[in-house]
Amino acid sequence: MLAPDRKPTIYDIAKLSGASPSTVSAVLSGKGNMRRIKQTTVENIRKIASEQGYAINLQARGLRQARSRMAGMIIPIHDNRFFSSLSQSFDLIARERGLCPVIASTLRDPKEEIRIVEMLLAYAIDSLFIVGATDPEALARLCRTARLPHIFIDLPCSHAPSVVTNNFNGAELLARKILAGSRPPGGGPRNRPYFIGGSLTDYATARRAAAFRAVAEENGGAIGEDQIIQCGYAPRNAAIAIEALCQRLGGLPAGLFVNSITVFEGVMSYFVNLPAAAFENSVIGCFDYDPFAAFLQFPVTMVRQNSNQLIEQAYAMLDEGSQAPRLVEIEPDLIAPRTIHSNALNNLG
Amino acid sequence: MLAPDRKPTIYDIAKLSGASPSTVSAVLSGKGNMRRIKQTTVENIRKIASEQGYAINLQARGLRQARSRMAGMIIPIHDNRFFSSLSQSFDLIARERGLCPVIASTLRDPKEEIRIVEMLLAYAIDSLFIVGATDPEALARLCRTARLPHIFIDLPCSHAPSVVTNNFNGAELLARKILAGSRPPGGGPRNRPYFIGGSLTDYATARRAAAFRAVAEENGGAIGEDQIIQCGYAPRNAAIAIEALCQRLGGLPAGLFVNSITVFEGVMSYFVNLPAAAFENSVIGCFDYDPFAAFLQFPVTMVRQNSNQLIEQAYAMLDEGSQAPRLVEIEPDLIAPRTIHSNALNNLG
DNA sequence: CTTTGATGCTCAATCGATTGTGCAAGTCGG
DNA sequence: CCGACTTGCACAATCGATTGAGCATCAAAG
Repeated sequence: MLAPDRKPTIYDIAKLSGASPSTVSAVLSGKGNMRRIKQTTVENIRKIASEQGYAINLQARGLRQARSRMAGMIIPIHDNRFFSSLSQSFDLIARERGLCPVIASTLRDPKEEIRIVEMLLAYAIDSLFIVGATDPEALARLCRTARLPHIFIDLPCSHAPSVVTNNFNGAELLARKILAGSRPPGGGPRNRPYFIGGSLTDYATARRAAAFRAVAEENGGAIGEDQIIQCGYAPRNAAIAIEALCQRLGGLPAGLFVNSITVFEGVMSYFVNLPAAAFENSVIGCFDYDPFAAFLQFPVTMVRQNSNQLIEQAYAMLDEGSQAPRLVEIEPDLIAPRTIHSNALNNLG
Repeated sequence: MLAPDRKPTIYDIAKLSGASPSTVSAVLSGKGNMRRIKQTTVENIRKIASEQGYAINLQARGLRQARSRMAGMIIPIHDNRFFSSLSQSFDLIARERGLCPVIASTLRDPKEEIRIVEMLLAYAIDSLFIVGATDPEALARLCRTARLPHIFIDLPCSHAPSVVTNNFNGAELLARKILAGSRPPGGGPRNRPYFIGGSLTDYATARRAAAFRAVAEENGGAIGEDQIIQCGYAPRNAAIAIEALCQRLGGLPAGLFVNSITVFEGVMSYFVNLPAAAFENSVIGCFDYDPFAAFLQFPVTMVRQNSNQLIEQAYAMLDEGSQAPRLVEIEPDLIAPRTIHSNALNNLG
């Protein structure tokens, strides 16, 4: 019998079956045919392996093969609807392919990003998806010198394959919804649309703001600098910014384009102090999705990024095998509001 | 020079520095003192290693040491506020400890649970957190025979260390809020509180329902079987169940204890069709948290599980090193509603 | 009877680190 | 000057699988 406290290896199975370790290895890794192992030998080895509860040591295999069958992904944070939904798709597809998913969060810290990628490299991961990188170039360099296939997601890198949401198109659709519902231009500043959240140095925010500006201009009148409020993503700062805006305008603007769900959370924490009537002449939209944000006391049109398609596309690009820079954009979905208010309107229509 | 397309190993560094591989290994893994390596040798090796861009091969180290420095966790799904928040804490603490976090989702499929744990075992993970297991006993058996330290989270196992939310206490607090605000017992069935969602065969649901029942009974009158509606967790089924209930009662019940955020989502999809007045005599609470659910048109008291404490406790239990069965309960937090309605009331108070 | 080719396996090197053991050189006390 | 330590390192086995090469055996072809 085996030492009772040690996991069986191919050597143990070899001894028990009378075959050599290389035969056992070939059988248990499914290469029986390639190595012309007799069917009865295969069955015998399989039987003994399963009796002994044999399980392969993937570190040993990985060492020999100089790969690990692990697929890596780094994301800014887990605790976020969009990113966790990317994680879900990434995880499922990885395991479908027999890979072990490894996801780590960077908290948007460039140094931490590098450290994490270095750790994943040390484990010899086979591929890396980089979501929402803060320093894409540095990461791309790291992966390139390690010959690690990598795809950027959500935030592109000009030196590697990238797949991102079509922020421009999504924002254009959302802006049109907002502009269509709000009062015509002219009159005071309250009659103008505002864009709130993020920073124009962010890729996604810049694209969305560009679309917002384009739609506003095609609807009459240029956009003033004050109409794009870059207050970052923190709910607290967003709350301060929206309060300042409403104070200045003497009420809500005719249209409000909220740039992310966390910004919207901050906006809401100010809105709860307003009377219901305050929202009557405002159209609000958010470039992000939360099922409950669709249940508020006023209608909110939302944009939902297609996380599953983003990941599927990224895997497809991995399969193509080229690390040539290119950018694929995935269309997001516009989610209609479904508050009582909106339903009432729909019933009238 | 080295072959340009191969990562340097300790053998390369050994050759370049004139030292032996074992010395290089000792230096680069920080064991220079234990092995009495001269300071100048240490510095020389460090310099050469960094010049050559040496990075350790963790699969090789793991093979030799029969461990991987990877920490595993399985969760039902990534795309969920509670679980992704557990992931966040798990990830950060793992990396603080120099471990590589590996998180995989099971979709609550018992077979998949087993397969995933077997995969993680094959990678020789050092520890495993098992969140929301569907078949705790089977998983515990698997881990025990592999001598893998493991902790159950959220859903306990009677044969292993477990850390769960104090569902009873949390539900008791929430039920009291609901019962305190609703009309006194007696009168029609609309005057009674209802519990909706989940299934009593679930550990958490059973504990919460028990607390609900206890509070209801201490507030007068026993609870009828129809007051605990086990409709599972799917929003769709919850929507059907709440509609049936409201039809039967001729309106909303005086108190509604919603057992999870997905159930609440289903409930909301029915509620949006009701006039605002429908909620006036109802007190609603939910055992789960979503920031936007707190912004609805009626006040909702929520319970938020303390995900960070759950994970910290689990790591602490790992450190203790014992696999003796025990159950630690973490108190959840009651989150006060913050709708316009509630603020208005607060302003009056 | 010899050659050829398939069949069915075994041998041994290898992946890159870790670690128990051993050994030379230098120091120190007596 | 001798033994006993200490210092500073090198040797070689080892972890568990993979894989190129090679070696019998046997049947069929010539």
